[in-house]
Amino acid sequence: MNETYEPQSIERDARQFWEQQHSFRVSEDRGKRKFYCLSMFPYPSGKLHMGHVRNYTIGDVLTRHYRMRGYNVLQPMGWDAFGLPAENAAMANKVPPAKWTRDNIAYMKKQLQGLGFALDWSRELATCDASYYKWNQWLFTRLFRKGLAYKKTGVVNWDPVDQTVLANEQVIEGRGWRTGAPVEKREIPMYFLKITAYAEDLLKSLDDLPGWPEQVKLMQKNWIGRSEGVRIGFPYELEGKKILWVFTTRADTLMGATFMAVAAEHPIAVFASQKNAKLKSFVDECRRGPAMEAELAQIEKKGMATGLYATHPVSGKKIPVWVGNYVLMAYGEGAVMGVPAHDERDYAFATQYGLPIAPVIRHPLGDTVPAPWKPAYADYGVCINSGPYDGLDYQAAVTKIASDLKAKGLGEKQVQWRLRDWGISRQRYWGCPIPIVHCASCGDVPVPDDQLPVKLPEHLVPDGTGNPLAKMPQFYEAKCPSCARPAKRETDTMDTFVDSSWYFARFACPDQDQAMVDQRAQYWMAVDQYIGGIEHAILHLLYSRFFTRAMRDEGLLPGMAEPFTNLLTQGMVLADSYFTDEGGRREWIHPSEIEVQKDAKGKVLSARTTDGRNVVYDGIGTMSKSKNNGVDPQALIDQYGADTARFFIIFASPPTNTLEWSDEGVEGSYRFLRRLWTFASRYAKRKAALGKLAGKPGKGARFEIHSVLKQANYDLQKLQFNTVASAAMKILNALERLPEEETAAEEEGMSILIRLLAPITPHVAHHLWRALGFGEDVMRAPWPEPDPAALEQDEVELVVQVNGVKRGTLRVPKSADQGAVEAMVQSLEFVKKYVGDKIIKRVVVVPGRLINVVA
RNA sequence: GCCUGGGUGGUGAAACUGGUAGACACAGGGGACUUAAAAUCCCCAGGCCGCAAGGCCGUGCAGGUUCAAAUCCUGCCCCGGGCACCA
Repeated sequence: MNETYEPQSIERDARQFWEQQHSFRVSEDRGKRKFYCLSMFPYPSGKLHMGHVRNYTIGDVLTRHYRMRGYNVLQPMGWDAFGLPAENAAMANKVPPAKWTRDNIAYMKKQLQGLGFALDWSRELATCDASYYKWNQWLFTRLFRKGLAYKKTGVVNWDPVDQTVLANEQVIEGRGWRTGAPVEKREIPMYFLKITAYAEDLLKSLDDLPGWPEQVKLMQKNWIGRSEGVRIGFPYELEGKKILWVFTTRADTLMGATFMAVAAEHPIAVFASQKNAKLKSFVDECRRGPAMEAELAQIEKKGMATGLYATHPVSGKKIPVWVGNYVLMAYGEGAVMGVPAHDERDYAFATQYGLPIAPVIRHPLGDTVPAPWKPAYADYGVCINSGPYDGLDYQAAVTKIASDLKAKGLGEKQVQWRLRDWGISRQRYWGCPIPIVHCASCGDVPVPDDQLPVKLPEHLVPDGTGNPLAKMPQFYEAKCPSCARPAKRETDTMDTFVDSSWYFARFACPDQDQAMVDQRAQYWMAVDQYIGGIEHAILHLLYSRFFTRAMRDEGLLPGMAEPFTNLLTQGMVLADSYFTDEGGRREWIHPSEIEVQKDAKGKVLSARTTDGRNVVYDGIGTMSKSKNNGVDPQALIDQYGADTARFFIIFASPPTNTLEWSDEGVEGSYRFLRRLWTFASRYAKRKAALGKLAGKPGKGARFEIHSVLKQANYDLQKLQFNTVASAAMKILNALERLPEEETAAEEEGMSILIRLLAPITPHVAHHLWRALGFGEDVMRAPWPEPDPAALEQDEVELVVQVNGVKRGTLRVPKSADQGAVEAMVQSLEFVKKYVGDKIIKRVVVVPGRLINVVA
C-alpha cells in the first residue's frame, strides 16, 4: 500500500470499480426492503454550487448507509431543465436556451460523477426532453376535461417598455430590471390547476406525516389556511337590487361594522369609478400597484369612498362602501366589512378617514376603545351594544347571527381557505407548451393524445420582448382537433413547478413511452427519504403532494397520497452578495472580487471591487445565480479530492443548519484523511509482518470505540451527520493512542472506522477496506453495531454538586444503591467544606450521572 | 406587514431533549524534528482576578419557574427562509 494519500488516483479507481460492477444500478427486488432516497434535482445553472454538494452528499450518506444495512436503495438524478435563467443566458450570449441548458447538464453531470455519488445514472431524465414533458401535457388534458384545469384571468407584472411579462424576480423596487420602467399590473387569461379541490385533504393529511419536520407542516397548514366563519350579505342598489358579500371569522362583531371596503378590481369599485374621475384615478392607481403580496402588505393603507352605501343585514343602517388598496380580490370575496373597534387594520383605516368606531365586544380593558389601538381590543368577549346579541359569547353570537342571516337569505356559516388555485400559464419560451388549441367555433380544445407531445422548437433565441413562440406562425398556426378548421395554438408554457411536481414518480420508469408512469412506480413510491432546501417548504412540496393525488385519481398511483414519507430540509448555504447600481441597473459582483471593510463586530462598513468601484452590500443570503454569489466547489475538489470535500461539508454543520460558507477548516478534514491513510499503511505493514494480528483485546479502547459507535448510530438515525464525522475522528484518535500490544482491538477498531466512514468518504473507505484485507467491497459489508459486552462497566463516575455548583466527582460501583451513594457523598471532604455548618435539606440523585447536595 | 426557523469561545460546532457548558475540529500561541521551510508530532487555550491554590462571571438581551435552565415560560433585539412568475 502506498505510503502517501493520493486522493485523485484512489478516487478514480474506486469510481471505475463502481462503474464496472454497476454497483448503483437497481431494479425492483421483492426479496429486499426497498429504500428510495431522493435529493431534489438541480436546475442546470452552469456549475454545481455548495448547496448542491451539501444536498447530494447528505443524500449519498443516507443511500450508502441504507445499502450497507441491506436495503435495495434507489438514488436517481435528473435535471429541472426548463426555466428563466436559460432565457436570460440566451439573451446575453445569443445562444438558444436548449444548447445552453444541455451544455450545463453535461458539465454538471461530470461534476456529480466526480463526487462519487451512488447514483443510478441509467434513470437520468431532463424535464426539457419531449419524452418527459409529453406527460405534463397528457396529464393537463386529463385534468382539463375533468375541470381540474380551467381558464380565468390572472394578474401579472407588465413591463410597458419591453412589452413583456416580468417574473417577480425581475421587478426591482417596482421597476423592470432591464428597462427601469415602472412595472404595471395586468390581467390576462391564464390556465389554473384546481389545487383547492384538494385543500381539505392536503391539510388533514399533514397529520399522517410523522417523518416531516414540524416546521414544514406548520407552514403548509398556515398556507392552506382553513378558517371557519360566516359569509354575510350586505344588500345594495345599483341598477337593481344586489348583494355585497363578505367573509368574516368575527361575525360576532357584525353590529360594529361601520364601513365596507372592496378591492380595486371589485365590480362595485369598477362601476362607481365610471362616473367619478377622482375615484377612477384612485382605482387605477391601486390596480397598477404591486402584484406581490410581500410588497402589497407593506404599502401605505389608502382608501376612497365610492359614494355608494350598503344596508346592514341586521340593523338596516346605511353603511358607506370604500375602495381599499389593502383588500385583495384574490382572497375571499374581494370585500370586507370594516369593524374598527375590534380589528387593528380597520381601526387604523377608520382613524385615518374619520369613520365611526363602534365597540360591540367587551374586552379585558373595558367597553370602550380609546386610542391608541391595543391588542386586547381584538380579544374575544361577550357582545355589547349589539341589540339581540347582547350578552352572548363568541360561539353563541356567531351561531345566532348565522342562523338569523340564513333566514333572510343573507348569510350562512362557511369554511374559507387561504389557498388559491395554481396559475400555471407563463408567457415564456423555455418551458413546456400548454396543449390547447383555440378554435373560433369550438373554443379551447385540448390536444388529443395522438398529437402529443406538442414539441417546443429548440432553436429560438428570445430577445426580451415577449414570448418568441407568439411570433412564430409555424408554431402557433394549427388545425382545430375537433373541427379541423384553422385555429391558433396556445403559446404560453407551463410553470416549471409543474415539471418538478411528479419527476420523483417518473424515476421509477423513465423509459416508459406508453404511459406517464407504470407499475414500477408502485414498487418504488413513496420516496422514503426526500432531501432538499428549506426554501421549498411550501410551494414545491405542496404542488408535489397535489400532483400525487391528482395522479392517483387518474389511476396512475393507486392508493398513494403522500409522495414523501420522510423529509429532510437542508439549511441553506449562505454567502455575502454585492452589487453596483449604475443607472438604476444592478450588476452583481462575485464576493471573490470584493474588498470589504468591517467594524469590530464584523458588520460591513464599506465594500468595493478589487478594481476600485464602489459596491452596495446586499447582506448575507442564499447562493444564487441571480445574485452571482455562488461558490464553485470545483477548486476544492481539484485541490483536495472528493472525499475531503464531502467530509468537510458533512462535518461543518448539521444538515438542517443554515451554513455561512467559509472554507476555513477544509485543511482539517484533509489532514484527518491523510492521518487515517498514514495510520492504515503502518497497520498494513505490521499486519503483513506478523500475519494475523491477534493480541490483547484492549478493554479500555473497546469501551471507547463502541461508545462512540453507539452514539454515531444514534446520530445517523437522527440525520445528524456532523457528529458521525466527529465520531470517526474520535475513533482514529483512540486507535492512535492504543498501546502496541492491543492488536485485536486495533483490528476491530479499524474495521469499524472504515465502515463508519464509507457513506461519507466512500473512495478512501473502498480502497482501505480492500487494501487491509477486510473484503472485496465495503458497500457489501454489514453496518457496524456496538458490542454490548464492550459497553459494560463496573464503575461509574458521578458529578457531585453542592447547591447546583459542580465541586467534584465520585466513582462508585455500578451496583451501588441510592442510599449508599448519598452516604458516601455526605462524607466527602469537599462536600463537607462547601456545606459548612448549614443543614443538608435535600440530596438529589440522578442515577448514573449526578448528585446535588442542597444545603 | 404576515407565516416560519435560528442566535453557545476568535471560528464551525457538541451537550444522551432539564443534570459536568464548549466534545470533535479550524484559526491562534508555545515546543520537538529539520541547515531551513513544508509536512508530521507534543503541549496550551471561554472571560476576568490570581505566582499558584482557587474564586467569580458566562449559551443574543431583560425577567420568571426549578435542587438544577443553552434546553421550559413571558417580553424584547438581531439574522435567515417563504409570501403564490427565481428555482
